[in-house]
Amino acid sequence: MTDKLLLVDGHSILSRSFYGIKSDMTNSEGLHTNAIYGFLNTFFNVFNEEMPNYIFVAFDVKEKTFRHKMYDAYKGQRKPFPEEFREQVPVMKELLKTMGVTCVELPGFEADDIIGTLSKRAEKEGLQVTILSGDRDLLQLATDNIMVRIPKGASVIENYHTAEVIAKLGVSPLEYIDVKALMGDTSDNIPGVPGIGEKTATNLIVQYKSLENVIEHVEEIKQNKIRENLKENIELARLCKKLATINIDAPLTQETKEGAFGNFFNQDVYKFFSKLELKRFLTKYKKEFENSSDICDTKIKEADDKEMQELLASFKTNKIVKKSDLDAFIFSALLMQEIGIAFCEEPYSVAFLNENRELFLVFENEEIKKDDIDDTIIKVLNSSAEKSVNNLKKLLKITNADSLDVVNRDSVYDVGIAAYLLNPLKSSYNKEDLARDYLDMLISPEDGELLLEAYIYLQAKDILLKKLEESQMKNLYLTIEMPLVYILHDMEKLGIRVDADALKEYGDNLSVSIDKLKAEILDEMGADESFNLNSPKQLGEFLFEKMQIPGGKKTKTGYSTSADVLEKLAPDYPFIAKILEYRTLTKLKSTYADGLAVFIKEDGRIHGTFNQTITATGRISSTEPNLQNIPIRMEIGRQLRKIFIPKDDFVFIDADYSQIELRVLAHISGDENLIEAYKSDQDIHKITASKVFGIPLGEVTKEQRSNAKAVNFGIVYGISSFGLSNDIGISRKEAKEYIESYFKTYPGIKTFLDDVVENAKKDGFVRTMFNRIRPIPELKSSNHMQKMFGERVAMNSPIQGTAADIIKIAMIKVDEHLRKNNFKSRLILQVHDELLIEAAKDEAEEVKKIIVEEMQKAADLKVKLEVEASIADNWLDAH
DNA sequence: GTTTTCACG
DNA sequence: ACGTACGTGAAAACC
Repeated sequence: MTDKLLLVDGHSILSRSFYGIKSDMTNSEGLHTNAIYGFLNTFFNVFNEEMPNYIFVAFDVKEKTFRHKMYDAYKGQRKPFPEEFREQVPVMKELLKTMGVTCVELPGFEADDIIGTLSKRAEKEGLQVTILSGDRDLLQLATDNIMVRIPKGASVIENYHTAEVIAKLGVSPLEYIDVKALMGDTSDNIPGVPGIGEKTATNLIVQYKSLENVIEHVEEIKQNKIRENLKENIELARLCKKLATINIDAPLTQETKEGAFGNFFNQDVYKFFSKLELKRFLTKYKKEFENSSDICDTKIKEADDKEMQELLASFKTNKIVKKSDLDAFIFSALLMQEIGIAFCEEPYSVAFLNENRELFLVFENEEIKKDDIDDTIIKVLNSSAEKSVNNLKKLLKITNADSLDVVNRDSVYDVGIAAYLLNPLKSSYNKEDLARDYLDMLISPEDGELLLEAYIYLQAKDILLKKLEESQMKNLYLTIEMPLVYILHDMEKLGIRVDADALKEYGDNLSVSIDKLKAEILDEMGADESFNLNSPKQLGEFLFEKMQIPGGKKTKTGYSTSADVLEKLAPDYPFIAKILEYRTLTKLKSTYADGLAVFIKEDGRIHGTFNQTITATGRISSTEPNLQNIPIRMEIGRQLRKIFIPKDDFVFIDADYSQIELRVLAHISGDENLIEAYKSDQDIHKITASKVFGIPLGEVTKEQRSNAKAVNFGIVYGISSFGLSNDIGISRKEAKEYIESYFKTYPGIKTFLDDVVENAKKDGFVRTMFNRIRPIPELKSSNHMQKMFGERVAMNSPIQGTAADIIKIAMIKVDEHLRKNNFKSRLILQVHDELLIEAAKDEAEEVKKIIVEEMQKAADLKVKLEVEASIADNWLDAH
């Protein structure tokens, strides 16, 4: 078999990937990985097809010598590559080196020249050569032995030998150089002959075979302009040919056989992929890694560190606790200093690892029942040892604990929550993440080796606490987030009662209306049975193509049919108004009527989940189902709230903060005028309108108030004239004037917002009043839009985050007060600025006062925290 | 799995 | 010139 050589044009494949794959792909350190990811995909695809014996990846030495497509023809300057790309180049080279692949660069020569030289040499040596590049320039190198492969789509690659080049370009590979000399190539800074484009150039070369022959026969050219241009630019054309010709004789010392490569799937590469967090990639090639002799066979041994391996080996893993030893173990746990806890639901099992590296594993079996394990876990949690666990709330849930069962709370640490505070932007805080981020340890993302997991949590706890201390968040962690875990658990456990029959009826009524509406709409549109009214794609095409309705706004993939687009059309097309109504009803039906019903448990209640480590700002989120987005704004939707009811002999108390975010803004900005406005105890939006528009308070119209309200909101969101103009339907100029006038009214806010952005740019993060941080990597982005986004985030997060802190504090205070005084009333929901309490009827009035008071006292601000509360027997009436 | 839409604060 | 208001989660369509 003939040996094969693969030559890769490093930069062109990398940059092609960079522009083809979403650029927000980064690892947790913020390193962009999209170009690397794309490169590897292409590389492995081609590698698997070619199975070459030798590989070289060619790079240019300096960016300015690139022959790439980033040449900006208009300005005559090259756009520099963005930082997001450039940072990936050295990493890619390092990775290739780790994979045992040879990278070649040569000062003064481009990657093309290196590829040209190596390919021609190898061809002479009798090898088959494959060139992988994103650039058509390389086509001039194609022969019957040299195939040029250019990736086009996701998995489409165009392949060129001599014949394919002729078929595609009409000329042979070598003739293509002369074509380029005539027509030029802006991306390569080759001017070409004026007035000659691809067509003319190709025709000339087809006829005369070479540039020199064209010059010799120039007088035969019929078209005056082309002939004269050519005659005037003969030397230019010759120079262009030089520029267009890839050097095939560069002084490279490498010999073909030096392109031999090692085993891609070695341990260092595995580590590298883990570091880059190319998860899909890791999984995809996991089998290959596993089959590779270089890799140790057990998961634990994949933990790279030698010391680590010895340590793990030193665990007394034989201590699988038997039923007869269970009490002895629980007793011994009372004497331990530190315990790492890891648990698994299926099969139900738990690992305890102590400071002496003694490991105890408890599994559910014929002898040991679930109750025994539950009991063991709770007893260990109540030991005096410092316990660290990931996702304490889930542990409490699966042990079916009441949070009161845990009395020794100060010694229990949730490492996931600690990691969330240190970086709330991450998508997960599981054992792999913690090991990588805080222990510098790489473990397989696969299954749960409980012992290793317990070790990770045990080790990570002190590191996390130290980091929290360093970033002044230990107090936030210990006095707000950890206590909240138990409260959220109780809320989930208690759940909220739902009138299932009423919900069913609500849904059935919707169905009737939906069917009727749908028939009317399809009839009025003249659409047939196959038309899916739920499909934005079909609807968009129907409205804006078939019906030719003007006003078609595009999204990435097609026409937008969002409510604000349809609302503009509704007055002119009655059926479009009906489509909006149809959307409303189907949303209510599918998401709420049908969606909520499946979550009603046997106790007649919905037990949702509150997530404490999701949001970037410190809010909690709600899932399965989301109880924080139950309709209220529209009448038909808000009726749904009637189905949420208190249990017998209980009522609901709903208490919400009035404009908490704007009050927080008044406090942290310290703006005297806004503080005064709040102190005057009048409608804040009205006052704002009066000041901003310069009219007496009594003369403020509804519209003026509403506009002022929009500006107040806009300020909290990180104001932009575009956003404001969009929101209230005014011109950007007017919006800008509103904002300027607003800043004149409240100069302290302007100063605060400027300062917060400036500091965020300096620090890379912002902070709430209670020291919660939010990193803002977007501020460093070279993408203007991203940077502006970062600035808005810098303005919004301290406000939204402080409000989130405050209601968390309020929850802790309310919960504490209710329990200390043995009230039967309990918190059941939190909706960002609102608390819902299920209160015993005979306690309700008293509890209402307590809640309002505790919520007001939660934070001491320069303005009063107003709380509105009411009592009713369903959620709608209580709100 | 991603995109679009829409419910909430 | 660029093309968005901040923070979420769920359902359905689409690929």
